[in-house]
Amino acid sequence: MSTEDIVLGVLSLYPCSGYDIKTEFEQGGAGLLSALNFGSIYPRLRELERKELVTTTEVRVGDRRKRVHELTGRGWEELAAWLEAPSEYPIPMRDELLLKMLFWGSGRPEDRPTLIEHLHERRGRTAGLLSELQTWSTNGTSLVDEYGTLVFEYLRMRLETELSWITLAIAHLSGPPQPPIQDPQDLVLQQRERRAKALKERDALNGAHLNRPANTRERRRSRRELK
Amino acid sequence: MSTEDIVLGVLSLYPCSGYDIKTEFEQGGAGLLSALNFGSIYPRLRELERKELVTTTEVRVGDRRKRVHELTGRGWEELAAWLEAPSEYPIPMRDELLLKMLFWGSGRPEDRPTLIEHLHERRGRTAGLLSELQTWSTNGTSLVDEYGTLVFEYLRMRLETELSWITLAIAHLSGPPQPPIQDPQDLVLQQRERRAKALKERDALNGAHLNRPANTRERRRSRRELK
DNA sequence: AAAATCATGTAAGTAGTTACATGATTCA
DNA sequence: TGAATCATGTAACTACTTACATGATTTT
Repeated sequence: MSTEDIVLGVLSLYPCSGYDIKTEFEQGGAGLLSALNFGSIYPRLRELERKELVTTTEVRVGDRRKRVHELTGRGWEELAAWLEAPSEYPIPMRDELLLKMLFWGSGRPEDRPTLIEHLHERRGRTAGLLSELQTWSTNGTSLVDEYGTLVFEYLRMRLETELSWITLAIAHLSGPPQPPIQDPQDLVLQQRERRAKALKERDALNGAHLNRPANTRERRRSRRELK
Repeated sequence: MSTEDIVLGVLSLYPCSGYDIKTEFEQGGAGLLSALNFGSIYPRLRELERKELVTTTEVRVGDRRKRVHELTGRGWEELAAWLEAPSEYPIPMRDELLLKMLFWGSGRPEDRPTLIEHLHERRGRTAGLLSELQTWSTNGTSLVDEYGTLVFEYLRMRLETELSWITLAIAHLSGPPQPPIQDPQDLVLQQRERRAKALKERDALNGAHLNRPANTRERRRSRRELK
């Protein structure tokens, strides 16, 4: 999924400037699927121009200059070729919260409230996106063709499923802790022992009275300073 | 979401080598959420060692040497701090196929069969993952605690939702083309005209008899050669 | 005996992000 | 008049991927 192909895609919707491309990704639904910033857009547009996949026209809208880009014949062909080619499957998901959950039991044993907070936070963001989604498809300005409609439907279903899961997860975590479903090597027990031992050794070295276990805020600050 | 934090997370599950970390991501469910390769793992482990967040022990399992890493007290604290900190929301999704769909109407007007093929391909991959998922949570070897169970449930729900959507999308695309839901500037019409014009000009320049519109396979090859 | 796997690492290349620089125009 | 927005671009930095290099061990 190269930046150039995406730029060609946006230009296929309507001829526009680098700035417009950025706007399209910030305010339109495309931003949910991919992201572009100026540092990528302008050099890519130059390159596309060099390859003669786009042409550039300096125009003035009122008093503002603007470099408007349009696809050439070869640009349209390149776009069509990209669309036809197989796509990357969207794995890994790069979902930080889900990943953290895999380590939650070892990293913050017993701390369910913080995870529940994280899930509330996530629910807020997801619900926000869901309502923005309705806006985009009925704002009266952007183009929504039948393919776009299907994409919106995908996003809607996915966000709603996520909301359901969050509700379920919060409900589960609000109940009593459950034993592992599968733990053939008794890792959970070992984790707690390894952790307790490592923390104890650390305290012993530093002198427990001088350097008590840092509270949350201090620990968070110290993360930055490590770098 | 730094690589280092993820490495700490894996080490919290059980002390292991760089090679083991890679294996964990290739074969376990963690690979769905994030990815790591040797080029990142080994330098990160070195750095973590330098910062005294992990310790390293050279061990021999049978005749093989192995550098096994374990978290220090500060390592456990760093992990806990990461888990506690707010997480990146998983946007943009970097979903190439969905993104292509936004450009499908302009890039490959009328070509519904190819998009349907893409969706079939995607259905296969998603269905495959779904069945692998059942395997992981019941393979009798990996640790699945209650947090892991919730993650698996998320993945299951999400993949199933995706399958439903694909079915719906294929059904839709197998029917007759639908007009845009929203197209205030008549962009769809303009797209076709712009495209036809650009391709015509191109043919005119190259001489239509010498350089006929390339067929699909030739076009795909030419993509590579452009680079 | 060859192929696959285990195991650790480095170096080069690629791509992306962030910060910086500039300047006009419009709005409050 | 000052802040926000429109608009284009460069340079440095960062992170990640890919390829390479090496060698032991295990399996076929």
